[in-house]
Amino acid sequence: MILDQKDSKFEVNHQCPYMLFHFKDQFPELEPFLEKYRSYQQRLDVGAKTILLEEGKVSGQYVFIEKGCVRLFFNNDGLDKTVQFFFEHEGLTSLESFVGNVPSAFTIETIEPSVIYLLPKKYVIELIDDLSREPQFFKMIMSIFAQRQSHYINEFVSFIRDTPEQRYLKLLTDRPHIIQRVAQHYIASYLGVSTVHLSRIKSKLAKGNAHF
Amino acid sequence: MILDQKDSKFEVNHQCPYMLFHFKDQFPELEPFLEKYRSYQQRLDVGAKTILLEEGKVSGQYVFIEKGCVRLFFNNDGLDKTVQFFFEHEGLTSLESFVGNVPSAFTIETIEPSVIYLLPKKYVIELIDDLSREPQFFKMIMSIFAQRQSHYINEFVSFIRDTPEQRYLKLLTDRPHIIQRVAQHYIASYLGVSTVHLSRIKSKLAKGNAHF
DNA sequence: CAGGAACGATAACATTTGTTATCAAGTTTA
DNA sequence: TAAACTTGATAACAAATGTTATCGTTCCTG
Repeated sequence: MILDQKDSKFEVNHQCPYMLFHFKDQFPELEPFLEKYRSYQQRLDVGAKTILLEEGKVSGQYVFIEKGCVRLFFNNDGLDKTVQFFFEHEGLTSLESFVGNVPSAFTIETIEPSVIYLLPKKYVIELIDDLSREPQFFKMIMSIFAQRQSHYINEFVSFIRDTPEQRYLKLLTDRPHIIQRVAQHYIASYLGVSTVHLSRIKSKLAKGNAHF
Repeated sequence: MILDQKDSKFEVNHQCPYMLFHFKDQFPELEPFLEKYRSYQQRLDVGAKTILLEEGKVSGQYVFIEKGCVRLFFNNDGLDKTVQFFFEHEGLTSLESFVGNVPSAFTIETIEPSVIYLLPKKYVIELIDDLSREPQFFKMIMSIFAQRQSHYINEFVSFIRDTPEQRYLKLLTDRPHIIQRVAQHYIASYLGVSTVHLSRIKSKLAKGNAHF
């Protein structure tokens, strides 16, 4: 199944896709501002492998995950390459597409049966406009961006520094829920290795840990 | 030679290290705001391999390159791993360290004789404070962050998608000045391969292009 | 319930990449 | 200027990783 349709334009040059939910978690004092926009969200109860935004389409919705799991990926020579996983209470969109009204380089797809909320872009603009009058707003925006940027730098540095095995171990340590919930071939492409090699890595680690 | 000393605290949770110069290039109407702070910068005329910020130290300066070339790297098991190169009219700092007052994970070092300007953190704070009253400011900040985030996502995705040879070719196409000016072993570590392998890649490409 | 698809393990082999060592040319420095 | 260091190329070998194929299991779907 494929969802998401084009929407109104988004003139302001800001990018803040994670906003609604970071707000909720990190800045509870702004709850009243969010309440109004919750009602504009469209609730979806969908199965696994539902496409929320298709590569090449312009993103017109901000996606919030209430339940389930979603991945961001792109197609390369016919093969999926997963960029990131998202879970309960996280929000996402295809950033460049959402901000710049350009075709998305990525597809967004559920990988579990999920409950999703979509907020059309025009309400995101309205919300930002409302919030920008709040003194706390600037600080929030910065905090959110700092986290995002830090995340991507770390992902990038990990490829320069670590072997695939080390990246797998780090994932196991830092974000074990990903390994528990996500199919292995998605994780392989996220780690930048073939499915066969990830299988080898796991098998090697299992042997090393077998003390019985 | 090693420079940069600790400085005053930086309470505001914003991160915007590239500010002064993006402002200048992209938002010329704000030139008057910047003029004042130019005079607070410390000018340095230094040789190659001058360390502007040492791994483990807290960054207290924002670095602007007037002339020359700088790299951001970290040490991994005794080996340098280069994360990024910076050239004329670019600004940088060790982001997390500058913002969070924590030890820097990276070293900043000139790789050519360079003319550098350093702006102490307290003036950066003051500058942001001044500017935050400007209506254009929010847009600027967002634009700068969007560019940064997009850059790091692309770097990261490139490791998932491309072979080292493809990454080298992309560098050759998109940012040839890097290959022209930067020593090959720095480029190798930036591409995530050994110096020997980068040499092999070049040699293979040279053979493929030899039509004489 | 049956058939097919999706998923993961494994083997065998090919290719890529790393490691170590050597050499030559260019740079820096005492 | 001579010695020492830096840089880059190359060879030989080792290790890591990809590719293709097979198999068994699970899961989905009609």
